[in-house]
Amino acid sequence: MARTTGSHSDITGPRVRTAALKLFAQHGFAAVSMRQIAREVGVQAGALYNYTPDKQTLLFDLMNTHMCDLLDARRKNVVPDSPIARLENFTRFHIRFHSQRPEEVFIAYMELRNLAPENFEIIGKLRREYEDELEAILQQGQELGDFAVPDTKIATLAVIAMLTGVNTWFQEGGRLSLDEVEQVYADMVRKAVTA
Amino acid sequence: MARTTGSHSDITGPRVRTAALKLFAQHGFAAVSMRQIAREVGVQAGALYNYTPDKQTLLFDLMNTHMCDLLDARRKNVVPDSPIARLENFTRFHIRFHSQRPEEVFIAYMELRNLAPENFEIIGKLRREYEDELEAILQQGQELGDFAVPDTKIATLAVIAMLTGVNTWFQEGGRLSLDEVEQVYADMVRKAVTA
DNA sequence: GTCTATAGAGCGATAGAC
DNA sequence: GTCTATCGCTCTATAGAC
Repeated sequence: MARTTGSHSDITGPRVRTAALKLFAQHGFAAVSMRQIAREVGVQAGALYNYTPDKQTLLFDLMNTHMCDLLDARRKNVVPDSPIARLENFTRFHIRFHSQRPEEVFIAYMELRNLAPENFEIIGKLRREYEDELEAILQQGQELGDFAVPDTKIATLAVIAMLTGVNTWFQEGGRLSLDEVEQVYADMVRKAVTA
Repeated sequence: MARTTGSHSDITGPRVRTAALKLFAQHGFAAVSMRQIAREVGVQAGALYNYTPDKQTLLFDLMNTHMCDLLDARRKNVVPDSPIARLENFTRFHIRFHSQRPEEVFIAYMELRNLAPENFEIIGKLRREYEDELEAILQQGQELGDFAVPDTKIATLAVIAMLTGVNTWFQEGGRLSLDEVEQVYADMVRKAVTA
């Protein structure tokens, strides 16, 4: 818990981020004070400013790290050739990745409006980069005649909204395993876009 | 704009709700102060307490009214017989209703965690009542062999997440008309759940 | 790197005059 | 029903001691 004094830079830094992540996800950015974060970490409020210039930057760093992690993981993913296989691969990747970090995902979707304009633009760009991954798959399938999608942009947003919705109810150890959930969604998504 | 004094109960009441709706949707419940709402209405902060006992109740009233409007509109809706027609009817109803009140929808989805526990329970119940409408359709179609849905509860949540996602990008007067958007989604939803 | 202390501002809600 | 004024509290961020 709380210590009186000392030097703990390498430990405290990650702890500040973890505490902020948890509290922002739980109560929302605007409802969480720097004092609450400090209490969770076990330091005084002033000490937080050794790790972030301000509260806004702390929020941005959490969201930015999350989006970069997402794009990195996607790039490391081995992608199959056929559109149908690529679509299932994307579906499973999205559900698995997002279900593993519910707090980051929740913040990334709920706190966009609390970003300063310049930060909002950066996060928006990263998000569009991710959406383009799916849209490229739908376009390929459309060209090859495997898919029947009148508007790839709308279909992209529809599929991502559906997949991200998993996070609102999925619990590890619940009625369905993660793999079963992936299967159910992979089937629905494939059927929704195939010819 | 601002007046000096007087009696305006019947005008001010709705104006308080409208102002709160707009500001909560724009900045989030926690980030909006009673003084901001009062400024938007054109009264002093203290006057707001003639129309709501506190800020929390103001939020709850907005969300509760929205959910009751939704269920009322659904009840007035004439529902066809066959599962496939009922599903298209639901899809179009959902998109049309929600696209007409983006602020209410945004608040109803984003501010759940800012509800007091007893209020949270009430709104959750109303939401489940609405979800049950769709689940009943999927169950009927499943029994008649029109649909192939391994888990009607999950399919329900998946479809609703997909449909509500329309609100994040749809703009009246944009590239697609509302009716075209309804058609695109009705096709995707039907294909996703049919056998 | 963390502490204590604090500046300067804003908050929700209430009291009492009109 | 609205105003002004205010209570008691919390907020972000900074300054300076250790």
